[in-house]
Amino acid sequence: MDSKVRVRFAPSPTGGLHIGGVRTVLFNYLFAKHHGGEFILRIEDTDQSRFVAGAEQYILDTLNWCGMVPDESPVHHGAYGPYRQSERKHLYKQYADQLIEQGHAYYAFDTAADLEAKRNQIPNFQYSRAHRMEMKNSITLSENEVSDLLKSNTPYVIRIKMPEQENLTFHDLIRGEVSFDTSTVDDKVLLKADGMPTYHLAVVVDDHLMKITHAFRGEEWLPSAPVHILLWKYLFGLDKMPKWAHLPLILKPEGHGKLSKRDGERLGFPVFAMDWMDPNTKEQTIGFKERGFLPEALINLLALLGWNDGTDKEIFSIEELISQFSLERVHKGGAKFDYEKAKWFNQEWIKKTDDATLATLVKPFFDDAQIEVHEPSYLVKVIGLVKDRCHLLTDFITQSSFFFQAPSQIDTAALLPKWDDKKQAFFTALILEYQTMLSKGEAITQASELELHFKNLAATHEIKPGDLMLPLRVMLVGGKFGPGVFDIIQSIELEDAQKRIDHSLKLLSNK
RNA sequence: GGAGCGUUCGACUAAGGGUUAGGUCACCUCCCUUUCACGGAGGUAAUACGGGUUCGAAUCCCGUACGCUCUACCA
Repeated sequence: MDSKVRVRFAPSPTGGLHIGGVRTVLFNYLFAKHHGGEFILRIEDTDQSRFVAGAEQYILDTLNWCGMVPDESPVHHGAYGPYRQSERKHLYKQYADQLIEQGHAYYAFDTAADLEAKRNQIPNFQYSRAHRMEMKNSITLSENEVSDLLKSNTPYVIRIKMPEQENLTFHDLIRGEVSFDTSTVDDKVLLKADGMPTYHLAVVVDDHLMKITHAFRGEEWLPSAPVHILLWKYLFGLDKMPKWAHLPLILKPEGHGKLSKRDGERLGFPVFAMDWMDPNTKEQTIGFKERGFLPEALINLLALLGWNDGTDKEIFSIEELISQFSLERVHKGGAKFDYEKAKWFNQEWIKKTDDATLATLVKPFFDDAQIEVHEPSYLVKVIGLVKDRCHLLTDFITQSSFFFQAPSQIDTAALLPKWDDKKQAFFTALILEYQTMLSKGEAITQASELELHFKNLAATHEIKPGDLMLPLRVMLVGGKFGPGVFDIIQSIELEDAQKRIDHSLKLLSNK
């Protein structure tokens, strides 16, 4: 490697960060760290009309949560700032002017209405070689007319003048040789009437100024790559241009097309990394974080959507990803998002995470659900008991709330068909024995002893223990789920168990 | 319409001239579990289509179909 690898993620702060964006960050980050390079966050806020307050902070928060902290950014500083394009506005015009002087760009004075009319008049109108001579610009106007317009402060944009029939070929790190005929690309606007650059100019100028060595972005940018290649050629030289890689898209689970926020709402899964509330519409969008995903799982599943290490290995830590990642193994085709598989990744990461760490992560969800945890070590113990049956951190609530409070609903309907006086008598005797033990201070505290005691009593009553296990479970947890019943009694302790059985007995005898 | 890119089980993918086309998720069966899971053992299921090249093609070439992206003073 001749120079230090420098990559950038360059989002516009227009809303929540879509997992497609997170994966673009991830591939940038993995590549940079794999090569011992730097990862830069640059905010592309050149469109004031689309600016959304809080979106930049949200992006930073997301990167932070994911553990992909930029080396340089608007808040991490660095030698190549500022890192917001709006603060770099003054830098761009000179390059646009340079292009005009070189004859590679021109002024265009057409109004929005002019363009609108032209588009209505000509199907598939393109501001390009075919039609630029019919428009109001510095190619069709005389020098005097142009300077008069400029002097009178007539609004204008600067457009690139796409060359005629030039074959442009560049090497994409993922796709190999990609070529375009320049005459099929229109004369893109480079500098807008408000003096701000468009993406096309800004990305080239900033990548150059920030010494970016590798530029990765979504596949949707491929068709405008020729514009950027040309700009590099005119402004800084092709030998200075970063290596490009256009990443495959993340697609809808069913049907086709790019995954969108709407798909998540429609199909019931998150698309944004974290919760996002649009400050203008007040619309809330759920995130992977709040849905109960571990950042390690999100990273893992995103990495495997379009990349693999060539083996059957699927569970990777970020460190493993950094050491194994290579662009050569990134796919060309898009990948459909599958929420079931996403949950499987999370489950695997829950199993990998130790109980104490899980406890601190689960605690906020318990707080939200208003489940009081008096003893942190008790939560850790409970987590150990139920973690195998949780796909999401939120599952811990349904899987373990009964360890902290009596169930609010008892599924008596599941018991009633097989309920009889013998069982009623057995459970009545059981709570009586529990009460006796408690009053004597001889309460059993081992799950195995509880089981033995239970079975002995069943034998006395001449009932198969198997016929009693399900009723006992439902009485304790409210339904047909949860870990071993005697582990539960052991955890909630005899007094509480006795109360729950008593309560259920009353419900059953009232039916 | 134009341009570019893509296409292996339902989904994510492995195999890059020679494999009974492998793995994972999902689904189904069985075992374990006196619940639900976890775990274990099996099963269903794919090279878009048509031509070449070759002893041999998922793999190389050509064509077709289909899909996607872009085609804004948005990124």
